[in-house]
Amino acid sequence: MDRRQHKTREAIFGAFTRLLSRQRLEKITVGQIIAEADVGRATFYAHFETRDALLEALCEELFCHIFDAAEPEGEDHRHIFHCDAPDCVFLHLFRHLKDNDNGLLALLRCSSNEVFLAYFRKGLSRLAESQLEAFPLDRRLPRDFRIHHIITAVTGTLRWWLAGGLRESPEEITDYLYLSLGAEPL
Amino acid sequence: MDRRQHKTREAIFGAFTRLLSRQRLEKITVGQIIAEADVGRATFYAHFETRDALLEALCEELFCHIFDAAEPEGEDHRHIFHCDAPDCVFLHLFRHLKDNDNGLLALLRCSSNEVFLAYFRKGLSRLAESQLEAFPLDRRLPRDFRIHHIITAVTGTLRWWLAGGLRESPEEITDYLYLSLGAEPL
DNA sequence: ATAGTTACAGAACACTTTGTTCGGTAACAG
DNA sequence: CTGTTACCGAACAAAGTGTTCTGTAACTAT
Repeated sequence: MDRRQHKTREAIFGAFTRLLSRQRLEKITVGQIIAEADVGRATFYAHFETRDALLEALCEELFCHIFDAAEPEGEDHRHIFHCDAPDCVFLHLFRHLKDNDNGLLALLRCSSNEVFLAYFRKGLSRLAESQLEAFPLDRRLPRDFRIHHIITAVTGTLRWWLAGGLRESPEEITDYLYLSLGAEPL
Repeated sequence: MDRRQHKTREAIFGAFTRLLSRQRLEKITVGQIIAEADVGRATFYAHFETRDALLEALCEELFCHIFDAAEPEGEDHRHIFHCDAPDCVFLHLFRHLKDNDNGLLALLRCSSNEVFLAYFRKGLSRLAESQLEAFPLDRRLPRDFRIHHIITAVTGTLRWWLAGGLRESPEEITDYLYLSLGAEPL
């Protein structure tokens, strides 16, 4: 890819992320983004159709590689979840978050984190399905309810962790998640 | 209160609710609202500072009386949760929702339901606290984590119910909620 | 009933944001 | 070295925001 294109794209992502950590998503204008990124107006629209498309691309960029890694056939990012034992996938996820890779945390912490949590849920669904048997959820519950409940518990735990300022370690949070799902901590 | 004021307020709330069931919150303009409500522009701004303030007032109007009813000293709306036994508060909540009182359902079902779920969580916190002992959540979990987890489970269950088109009865959903929290259904 | 108050419609207003277009310039690729 | 591509900057129409004004009709109190 053209170096100019890449630089512009990175500048816009960076500017958007920075703005997102300072104010609500709804209040961020294209004018602010191009000022912060120091690119021309026409340039912005050459890269992204709208501000929402930018948000989508950003989420794609950040979440995709995390969740794709949980797939067995994933190779390029396998190292993130190198341990594919069922009992540590979530721990790795929480470690990833606490390490704040790619400024992910700023996005989850920002006031419009619901947008990101929605993407999160989407990415989590396959992961939750593969981990279904790891938790002793009542078999009287429909299968898709159980999957949904695991996703809910993960995002809920994450929400609580963020609200509390990430005081706990990834290991403790993983324990909390397991306990809340009725399983013994690792 | 002046009858004119009340009528205008109702017209705006009605128009907003109707629009909200048809399109995303972000796309709804003040122009659309006043056209649908058939009131003047200046009139709208005499009642609400911004569109977000209108949303806030609407949430207040709709959720407040539901959750206040769970309080023991609530009188005016006591009938909603007339049974204050700990084991049926959530069932009443789900019944209320399925009955679609005040068009609550249209708001929860609309594409911007995260806004409402946020209000929902806020209102649920006191309710969850009073119900803390009803669920066998592991005592190794911090108290506020357990409260948070109950709220998460309720909104998660609700989200699942809505996504599936409310096929299940309020009783079944309550059972699912209890089972997912490790308790026996009533 | 009358007089004073209040809420309303409707229109005009300055302002901000959006998304597009265009000509000129610099960086890129073969 | 040459054609291509991405960029800047400025200008633009269109749409939305929130305010201000005037005249009118509905309300309240005496």
